[in-house]
Amino acid sequence: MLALDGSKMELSKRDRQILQAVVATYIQTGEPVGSRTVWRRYKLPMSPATIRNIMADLEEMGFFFQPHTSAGRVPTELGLKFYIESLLKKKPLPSKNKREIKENLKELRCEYDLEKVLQESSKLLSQYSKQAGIVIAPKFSRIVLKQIEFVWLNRHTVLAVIVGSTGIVYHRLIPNISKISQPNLNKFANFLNAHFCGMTLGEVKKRLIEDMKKDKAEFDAIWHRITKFSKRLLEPEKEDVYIEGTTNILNYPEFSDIERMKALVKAFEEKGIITRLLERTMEDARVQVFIGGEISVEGLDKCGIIASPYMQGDTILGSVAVIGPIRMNYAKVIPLVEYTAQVLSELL
Amino acid sequence: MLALDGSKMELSKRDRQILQAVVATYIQTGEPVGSRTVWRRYKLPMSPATIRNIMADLEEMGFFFQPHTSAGRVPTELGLKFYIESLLKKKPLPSKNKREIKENLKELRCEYDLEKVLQESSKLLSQYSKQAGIVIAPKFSRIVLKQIEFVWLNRHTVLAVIVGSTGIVYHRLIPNISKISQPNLNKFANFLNAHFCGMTLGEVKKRLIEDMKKDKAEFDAIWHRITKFSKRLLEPEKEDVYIEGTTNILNYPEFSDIERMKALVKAFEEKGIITRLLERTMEDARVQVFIGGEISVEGLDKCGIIASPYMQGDTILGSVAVIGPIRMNYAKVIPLVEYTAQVLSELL
DNA sequence: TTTAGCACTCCTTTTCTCCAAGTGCTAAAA
DNA sequence: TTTTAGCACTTGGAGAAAAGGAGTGCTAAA
Repeated sequence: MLALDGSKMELSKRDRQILQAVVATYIQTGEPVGSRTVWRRYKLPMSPATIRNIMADLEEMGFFFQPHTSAGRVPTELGLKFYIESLLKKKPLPSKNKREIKENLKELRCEYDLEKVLQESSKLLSQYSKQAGIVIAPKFSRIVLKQIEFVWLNRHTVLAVIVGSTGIVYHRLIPNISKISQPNLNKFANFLNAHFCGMTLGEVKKRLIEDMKKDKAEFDAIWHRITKFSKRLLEPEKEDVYIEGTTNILNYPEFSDIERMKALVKAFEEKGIITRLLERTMEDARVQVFIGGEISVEGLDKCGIIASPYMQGDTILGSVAVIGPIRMNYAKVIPLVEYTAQVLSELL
Repeated sequence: MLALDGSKMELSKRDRQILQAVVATYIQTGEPVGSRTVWRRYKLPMSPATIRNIMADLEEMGFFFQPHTSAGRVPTELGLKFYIESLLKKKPLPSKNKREIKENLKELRCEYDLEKVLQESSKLLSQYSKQAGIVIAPKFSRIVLKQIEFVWLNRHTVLAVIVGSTGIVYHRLIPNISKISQPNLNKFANFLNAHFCGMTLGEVKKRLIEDMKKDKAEFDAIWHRITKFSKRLLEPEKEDVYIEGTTNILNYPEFSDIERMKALVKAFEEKGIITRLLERTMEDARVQVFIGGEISVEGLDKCGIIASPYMQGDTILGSVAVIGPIRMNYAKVIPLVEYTAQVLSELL
């Protein structure tokens, strides 16, 4: 974790002004920023020499670093973090964009599966941010059960259909099950629907196993056989993740190095990496920003991530995010991610 | 299409020998091949000068081209195609690999959804070929109907579950449906199961609409309301495609050019491109090879594709493929693709 | 018809030079 | 004491020039 608080106090108004100017310029240009440039762009009431001195001080404090002696300054991760947390003036998302996002998602929500909505969300995120948009589908165990049905497919296999209250539908094939009559299966389905509807699938799994242990008497041989497959039934499969617009990032010059580009593409190809990465953001119901080394994923070390969970009521279901170069336009993208998460939450 | 037949006749045995040697060397090294190199590697019973002359002839015929006057020769697409079709000695897949593929897929087939099998197939293809493995999921309309069920989710929405004979499961949310009682829905499901089981979903769709027109009398008001949603029910959604190992290709030096790499990654990101591309291969039940310009997809113009459909009985369901650099090891990869398609067909 | 020899071509790599941007330091000004 | 102007110095990058090497095509001899 980057320790900000210590240094924050020591910064004078002018220091912050220069920090702000340098970081903002760097975000725009992607190149080391010199004192003269800052002086010209911001028409600050001091000479380049003064700015140079301040920059040297800020470098000492760890906010900047110099690629080489005679180059301008590049903000360090600490510098960027401080900028994002203390100096950033967010630009609210234009209401035109807000409208587009809302209408787009609302329509899909009414017409189709939740999956379409999530996919479209990631597309919209990538389009508006011109970077990569990511949506993590609701975690299986956090889905609230709405309905469950069983169908025999053949002598050995039962198909279970689990419907979540968000409209998400899962199916599970349960093979090698000894014969249970369809009426009994229906009874079991009714039992589950009656007792567990409204709970999360995680709870259902736990409770189901507990209940069966407790009320052994009540559950006859048939129910017993069913336990075996209850576990399988509620086994989470791979978490789904929708990623769109990865190629947008490739256009930024910081990835025009072949090796770095390869590493980036690799990171995106293995979706598990992304899922695990965003799992972290699902603890806290606010927008979160990770940059560079904090991400600790090879290939993404020159990237920034803006992520926000989306919820159903009070429980966090999944997460939306934008990944871009570390010098992305946080002022614009943070509100975008925030709003998208909000709309998604409203639709659930 | 590349016209091979004309030139094929004119080639002497020695010409073919040189063609073979140059192409094989190029496939290994990826670099222009000179006369001396060929002479050394293959210990041919003639001098480099003779080889040079033959190479010049072959260049005239369009099999080679020279990046510049003082470089070796690179096979043209025509040259490669000729090599693949007439000179290639396929290396059968080692039986160890065969066993691994078969067992791996068989196990998943028994345990899980078809989707897992398809995904694993593409993983295996990519692993063994060290290139990108692709599997196109069965086309919705070609799936043979096994069973269909309906469940009311709420006042307005019906969930339809369609099970194909391959074990593939689809679900469709059908919104904005006027109230039909569950028993009537069940009647409808029974009707569908009784009449259409064993047909492909494409046929089912056609027949269903025809039948309803013909036997208007039989179908009362309820059935009529159902027609509306039958269409929606049998609407194919986006075709699924599994792509694995795209980053493998990036390691080949021919893609170390930044722009080319970007184009390649872009082509892979948009899965629709790949699907459309492989649709072509689903006409003919044999392994097919496309190279370079034939592919006519931006970004894939330096690539080769080896594709083979997989079938259920006599009908082609989908397609498996490997995409790699145009100079890939066709002798090894063709048998790999062939075998994977075969195993997949056996499992269906 | 084949082969050895050789001049020639053109790409690639390395080296060198030059230039611009930017710094840190020093001394003068406010 | 703080700020500013001036200046020498550093460094990476662009571009030119040079060196090196792989391979060709042609010619003349075998």
